[in-house]
Amino acid sequence: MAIDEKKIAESVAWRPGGAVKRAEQALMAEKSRVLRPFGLTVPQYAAMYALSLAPGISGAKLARLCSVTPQSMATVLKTLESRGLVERRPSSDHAQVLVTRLSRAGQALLRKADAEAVAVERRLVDAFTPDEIALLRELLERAVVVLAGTGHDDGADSF
Amino acid sequence: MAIDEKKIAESVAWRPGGAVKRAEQALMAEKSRVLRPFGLTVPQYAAMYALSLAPGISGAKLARLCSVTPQSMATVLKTLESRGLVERRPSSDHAQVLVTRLSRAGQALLRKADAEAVAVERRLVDAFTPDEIALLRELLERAVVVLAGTGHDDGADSF
DNA sequence: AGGCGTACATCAGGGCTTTGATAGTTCGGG
DNA sequence: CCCGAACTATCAAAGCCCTGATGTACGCCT
Repeated sequence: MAIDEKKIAESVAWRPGGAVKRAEQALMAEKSRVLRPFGLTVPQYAAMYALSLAPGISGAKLARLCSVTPQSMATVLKTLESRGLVERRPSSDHAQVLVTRLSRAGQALLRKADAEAVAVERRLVDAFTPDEIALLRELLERAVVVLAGTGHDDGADSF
Repeated sequence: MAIDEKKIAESVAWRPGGAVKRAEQALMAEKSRVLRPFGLTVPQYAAMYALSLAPGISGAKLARLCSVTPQSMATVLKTLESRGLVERRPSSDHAQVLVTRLSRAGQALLRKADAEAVAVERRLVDAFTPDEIALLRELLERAVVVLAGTGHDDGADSF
């Protein structure tokens, strides 16, 4: 067997998209690993982290900060709320929005989990020179612009 | 309102992980968009593409090629099979493995879908110089090594 | 004041992904 | 010869994520 497995693997992997995918996967895997002891998933951690920076934000805004849809954020928040890590209550001035904040337990858990999560990013950053990190970020941002700017014509960049 | 929204957004986005995540997301979103008319999701397309390069491969190997778990690949293949795009039959020499190949309809659909998918990657590649692409790939691969090489000690690299 | 556009939350449905566990197959060493 | 290691497929349970569609609340503009 093994038709040409090596060759095939290369054919599949050569696309830039594959490299991005694998990097994202590796990142998620590693973060999941360090977050698991706290019973948190990566999206849950991300939501709590954003929430620590912007207490009382609406679910929709939180979703935008975390780059997910409001629906995804809703499910994440629902589980977090069921565990008592966040609290949601109707806003006083906007009957429609639910004000969300970390509970005390949530803050305490986040503090510990954040240390681990930051350590992962740090391991990553430390493996490169500052120039390389800046370059990587710049290239990725450019890729986002190219990809997002095609097709539905958001404009915003041209001119 | 808008506590410091700008600032917050930056705080969330500064981490290298965020850049990778957004790039991957933009890529997925754009690929999904061009694949939608064919009724294919990105994982489905990826599986069919790999299958076109390695006809009759086992589900487990296919999963490895696509960088997903065998379970994920199983669900993908199940839907593809239910649509008659792939065919699975027990192997003659390995009673356990299911030999999977594209059906004629699958081949035809892949040919059309692939053109669109390749065009997306091409738009991406064309936005950079060859040097930049190579650099991006190199940096990402290095990130994968750093992240994957920590914690569970696969070894394999350190002499 | 009434209407329209914007924003928020949520329901419904389809898919992907992961961890954990079960079970049959193949092959090689003891 | 039998057993264990490696591989394959699959079930089950939890979550996440997306598209599409509803219903409601706010604010501005006419």
